[in-house]
Amino acid sequence: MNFNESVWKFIKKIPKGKVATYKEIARAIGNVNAFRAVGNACNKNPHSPKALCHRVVAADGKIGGYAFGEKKKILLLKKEGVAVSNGKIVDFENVLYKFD
DNA sequence: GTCGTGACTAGCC
DNA sequence: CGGCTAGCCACGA
Repeated sequence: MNFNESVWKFIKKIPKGKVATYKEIARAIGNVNAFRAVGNACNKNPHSPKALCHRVVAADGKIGGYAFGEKKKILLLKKEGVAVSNGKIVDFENVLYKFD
């Protein structure tokens, strides 16, 4: 199994209305220091509609970025039930999903 | 096989 | 408190 496949798999495990941080995902995989590779994998993900990359945010609750545009990501999150304000998650810890 | 880049994070000034 | 630098991993050329 490739690293980026694991990333997508964990992302798919994120329930609707919840979000996860790159760091948590990287930690779940086993390489907490690979958070950079996590985002990188999603960016180049060939599973655009399958990989729910928009549910992944930065450790500070910031959007960070999105292949289709941060604004689009925010919109999607809002539709999922995640409140976002000024490019940041409102109840970040409240909607934060942990793989623990 | 080596260099450069990227949707990051934590620490330092 | 805010901005900048260094370090980390994986992938593409």
